[in-house]
Amino acid sequence: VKRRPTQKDVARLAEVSPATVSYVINNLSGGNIRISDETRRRVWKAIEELGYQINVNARSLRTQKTQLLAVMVPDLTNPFYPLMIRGAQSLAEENEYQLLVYDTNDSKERELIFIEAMLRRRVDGVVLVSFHLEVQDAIRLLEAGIVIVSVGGRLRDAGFDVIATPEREAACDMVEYLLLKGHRRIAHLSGPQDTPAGRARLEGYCQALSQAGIAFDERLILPGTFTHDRTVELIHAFLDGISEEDRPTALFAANDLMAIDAIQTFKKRGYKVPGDIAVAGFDNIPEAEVIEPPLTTVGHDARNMGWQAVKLLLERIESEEDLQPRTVSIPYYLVPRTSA
Amino acid sequence: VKRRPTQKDVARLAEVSPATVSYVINNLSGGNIRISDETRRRVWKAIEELGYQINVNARSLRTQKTQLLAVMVPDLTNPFYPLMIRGAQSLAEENEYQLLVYDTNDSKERELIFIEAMLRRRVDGVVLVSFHLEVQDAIRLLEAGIVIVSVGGRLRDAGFDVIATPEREAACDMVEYLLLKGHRRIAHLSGPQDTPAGRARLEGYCQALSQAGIAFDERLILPGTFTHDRTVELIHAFLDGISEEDRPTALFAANDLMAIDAIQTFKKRGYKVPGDIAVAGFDNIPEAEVIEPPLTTVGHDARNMGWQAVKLLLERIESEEDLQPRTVSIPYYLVPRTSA
DNA sequence: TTGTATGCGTTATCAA
DNA sequence: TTGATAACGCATACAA
Repeated sequence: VKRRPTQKDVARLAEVSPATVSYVINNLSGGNIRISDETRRRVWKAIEELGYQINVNARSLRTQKTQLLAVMVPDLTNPFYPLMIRGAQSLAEENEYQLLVYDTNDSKERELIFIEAMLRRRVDGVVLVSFHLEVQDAIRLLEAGIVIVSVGGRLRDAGFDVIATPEREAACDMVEYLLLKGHRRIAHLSGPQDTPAGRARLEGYCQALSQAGIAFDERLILPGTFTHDRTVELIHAFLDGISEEDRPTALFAANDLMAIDAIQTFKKRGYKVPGDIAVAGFDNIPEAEVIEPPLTTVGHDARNMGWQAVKLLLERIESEEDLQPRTVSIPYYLVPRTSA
Repeated sequence: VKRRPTQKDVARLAEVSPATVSYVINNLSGGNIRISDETRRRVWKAIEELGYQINVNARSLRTQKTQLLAVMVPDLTNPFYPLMIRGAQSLAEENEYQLLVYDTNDSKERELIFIEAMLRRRVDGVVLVSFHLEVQDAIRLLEAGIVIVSVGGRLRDAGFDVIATPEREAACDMVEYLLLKGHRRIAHLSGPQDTPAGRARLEGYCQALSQAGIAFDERLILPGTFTHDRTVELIHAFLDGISEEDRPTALFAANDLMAIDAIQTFKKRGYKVPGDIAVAGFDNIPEAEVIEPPLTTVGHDARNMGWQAVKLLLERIESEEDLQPRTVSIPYYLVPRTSA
């Protein structure tokens, strides 16, 4: 481990001043800086020779820009988020930004830890997929000059950019699809009701039922978590607690992770899917294709969401004036397979 | 967006020198620095009052430590890696390090881009899950004082720490299991042979056959990629090209991603799994449980691998002297399910 | 067309 | 028990 060369070393070797090295590296030419081609060549040669690489850290201190973006997600083991991160990374990389990834494991405490860490780290922007943060928590980032884009609809209307799927409409469409298939008793395995995604999907469910003139039946709502936690038990408890004639003929789960757990549980208990009970999900994660029967679900392009998120961040970071808050709506589509 | 307070501001408010603020923040007390409790109180009060947060960047410049670790993975959409990252993050977080995640999408070019970026970024350590890097590429990091741990066995014996599952033994065990089930014609859907994981799993396959006195048949080796790319076509081509009597009764795939593609393809062509052909995989990703039939596979604890990787990194970063290269072997276990 | 000098926010050395 | 002060490596205003 040897000392790494600095611009000073390069300057010495190229027989120019450190400032000139900086000019060359940043390829300055506009304004009143004009470096001769001859000098540029000498500097680049010295850079090559020494294997000089800029110290991003030192530059950050000076420019007040870290070239660092962060992505906070609630559950990295939900395959939706790795896809999103891929999309985010592809654009970040093109622009020579790096991506900090933080999995909060669905914990409010860790969401707050994340905020503090980013504040200290002086990242340039963050993509928040938050389930628990309050607007005021996010505001702290804005005050510190850290740009935010919120994915998934919690944290709206707080002056930053939002990326969202029209969840309510999508859920409504899916339930209409089930109705079209002739189902009249449709249960809903919901997401947490303190998340906008959870709420919106429930609302869509209600809306479709009401449009079809079907009365809302509270016993058909299973309060889920969006995660693997406790979903299986929840289904068991539900089935144990309902009579055969009251049993729904279809279940709309608020996401695929839970839908898959549901299918597994139904099968384990000897119900045929979709014969005895049809199941539909939301997200179209890779497992949805693989499970038997393949899951009917709502697709939305995770990769695109990540890409768009970074796009909004970069635009805001690079823009001089304050941009108006923007909303990007991600298209969704029904993915009919055999589970419903 | 207002200017953020610095130690100077804190110092002014607390009526002490900036140095003292730094002492208090870093809780210095050993050596010849001894700050009175009264002063400490005043400083903390000022910190609270101003909402001061340290600038990690500036500190990095001074200390030459960024508190940044990076994880490079070949395919974030392989659920194995998100799990590994979770494990890595949990330990990193405890020690107030942040994690940079980089998905190379199995491209050598991007692996090299990653190296360069980390060199410029001055991260303290990297976890490499590399499929393409040469030892010399990694050495560049070491020369720059960046600590490395290599996961998965490529890049061995180059002076840095390694985390690996005994892949050969595990593969051998799995094939022995298939033999025990009475299979005599066992095909292998291999990983790329320029990766150690790919090679080791093939070796294990060969070893088990040879121990059972079964001749190696080259026609039963399908050269796979470890990814979804082209796996389905590969299987189709294989089945098209083989007579019914030559058809194997079992397939050992070098990872679950490919095993699952194989099962899907077999089913699509009307073969019963495991009746007509048994299938076994490697990794025990979440999908393996979900597919029909559930996949018999080899499990190894991805989360633990990530955790161990960061442990090795931190030990090396914090240690004064040069540690000897260490190897952590991750236990594996057969997960018998119904596909084989 | 290039060099000098300063400051970004810390930490660490030395002196008081 | 504390305070001056000098780096860390870079970018930039200003001078030459």
